[in-house]
Amino acid sequence: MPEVEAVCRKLRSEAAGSHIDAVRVYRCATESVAEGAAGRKIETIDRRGKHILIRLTGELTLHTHLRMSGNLYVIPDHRLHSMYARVVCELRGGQGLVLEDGRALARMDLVETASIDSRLAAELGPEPLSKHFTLDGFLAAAEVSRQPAKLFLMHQGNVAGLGNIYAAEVLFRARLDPRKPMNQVSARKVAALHEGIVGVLTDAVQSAVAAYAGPGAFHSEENFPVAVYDREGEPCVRCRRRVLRIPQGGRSTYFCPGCQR
DNA sequence: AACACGACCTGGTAGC
DNA sequence: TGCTACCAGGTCGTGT
Repeated sequence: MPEVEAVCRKLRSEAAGSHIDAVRVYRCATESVAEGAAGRKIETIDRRGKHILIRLTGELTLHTHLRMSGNLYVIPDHRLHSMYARVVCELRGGQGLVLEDGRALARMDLVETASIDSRLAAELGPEPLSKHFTLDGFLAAAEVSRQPAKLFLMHQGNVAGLGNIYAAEVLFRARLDPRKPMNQVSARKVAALHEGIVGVLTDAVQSAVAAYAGPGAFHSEENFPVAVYDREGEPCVRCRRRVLRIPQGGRSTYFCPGCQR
């Protein structure tokens, strides 16, 4: 989500208000995206969880998800896109709005604004950095879930926008064992998780925006400092025990068995 | 209902 | 060197 937020902020400054004159679809979208989006104007850019919502005239939305490896950005000349461009929107003035993904897992589709908004409202939990993400609501969801804490955090219906890296970092900040069933986690720890989510994402958005939006910073190294993610075997920064990697839900979870209980 | 697992894709890297 | 196997920031569909 922090990366998606950074993408959205940059797009708002570079693409909002632009007219889409033509669209070329190579992969990751159907031709109907091209037919339906061409000729419309980009009004605003919204984000919900990890979903990017490009609002077009006519109550239509270009619903975009970057998945693992996608990127979405404006280039000065729509003809000069990389070989991994999957969708290119030719903007009036000659720029290009490019959905790029070497792995071709990203998705873009054109939908009615009301329908995507209601769908996402039903599927996604609260925005973690908004007033809708309350401790009471989070406690209530935690009480009734038997899922391991890590999977609970990853589930977009509980809170929108946490991915594998940030879920691990949140658990580390809250000193919680990722395997612990949520309904067995004390209220104090659930509160620590809530605080950890807000803290990690606030910091990560700041890092992502700095890395992504800075002048000429197309691959800045100013990344969010991770304590456990991808640090298997390294000493824990808090207690010096070795960081473990375990499979959960088909992916890797990193945590410290010494101080995450 | 809740969970596990493969599929979707390509590229990088560790290991033989 | 060259091959194979496995891993990767996410989500969805299918099967148990």
